[in-house]
Amino acid sequence: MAQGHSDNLLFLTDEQLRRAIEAMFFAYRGFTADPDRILSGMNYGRAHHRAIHFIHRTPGTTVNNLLSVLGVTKQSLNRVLRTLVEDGLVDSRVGTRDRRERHLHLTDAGEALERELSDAQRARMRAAFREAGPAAVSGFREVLEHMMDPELRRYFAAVKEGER
Amino acid sequence: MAQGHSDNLLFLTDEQLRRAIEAMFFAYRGFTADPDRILSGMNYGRAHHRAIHFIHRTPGTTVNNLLSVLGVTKQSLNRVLRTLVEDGLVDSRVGTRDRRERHLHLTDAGEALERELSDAQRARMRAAFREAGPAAVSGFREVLEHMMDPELRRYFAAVKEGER
DNA sequence: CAAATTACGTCAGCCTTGTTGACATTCCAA
DNA sequence: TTGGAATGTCAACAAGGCTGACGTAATTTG
Repeated sequence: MAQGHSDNLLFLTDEQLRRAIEAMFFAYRGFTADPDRILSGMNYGRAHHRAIHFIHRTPGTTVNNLLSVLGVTKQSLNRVLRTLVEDGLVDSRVGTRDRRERHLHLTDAGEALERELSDAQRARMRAAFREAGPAAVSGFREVLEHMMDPELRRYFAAVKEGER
Repeated sequence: MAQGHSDNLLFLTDEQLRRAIEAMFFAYRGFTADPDRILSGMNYGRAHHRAIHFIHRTPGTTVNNLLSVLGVTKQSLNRVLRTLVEDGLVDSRVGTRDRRERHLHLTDAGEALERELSDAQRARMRAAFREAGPAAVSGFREVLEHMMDPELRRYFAAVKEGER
């Protein structure tokens, strides 16, 4: 069965793969365009968006957790978190079990911004999905998952399991 | 028929769309990981990779053309192009028809680096495609295309036409 | 032909977001 | 109890975006 796939994929030439690479590049630009527009002019950037997104997804997460998901250094993340805390979008609470840790939550204002960003991004995603059709959507998700680094893919799959 | 799609997509909840957003984020990290690794330590970054990629794709392209495809300012692109020309990876030739223009080509060394970067990126893409299967691949490309900004999508589609 | 426009390059300065290095605090285990 | 490991913060730097201003050459237009 895996062999059958390989056979079919002989028709994917290097040129077609290059096209797919460009499609990924252009699509990612579209993917980030709406949040970028919202954030520009309010002193925030993509890094803030990512932090806000993942704090929303896993409330109470620690800085270290966030670090490994975002794939940046703690110093880099810290700068972003500091401004978000200062501006009252994120609440950073000293851990009770381990007081070295900081547990992160979105404030009401943080949730509001998260929703604004997420609404815009989901709207584009939903439109693309609607135009492409349901079969395309599942293929899309399948390929994306296989393009991730194995470690991140495990994390991603783990979240999926947890949701059921 | 479009209505039929909409009906099916009612099952795509906001939560599922958020998952797709994360998948896109993680997958893009994988997508750029290999070229990033190759380029780190040789004074180049993603910006150089993009320039090299598109000069390879459209040899003889002008600075202005490249600008609109990459979506950056000329000052930003110029910094990148200058180092590439200085290092002998890109050749910048004064236009013959319009001598204000500079036509960009990869040198042999530039083509060699392009191949190295492209090989790595295509290998990952090919592996993901093989694991996901042919049906998933066409869905993937379909969705990506619909996620682009309309202008870029027209450009993308135009290249496709030109290739037949 | 003169003037406006276009294409490109460059300088200066700023912002975001990545990096390393140094350091304080807290916890845990020898 | 003390030394090491883990967590998080501060400082400084680099890459690569951005805007604004300007210069130069070539082309187009009135």
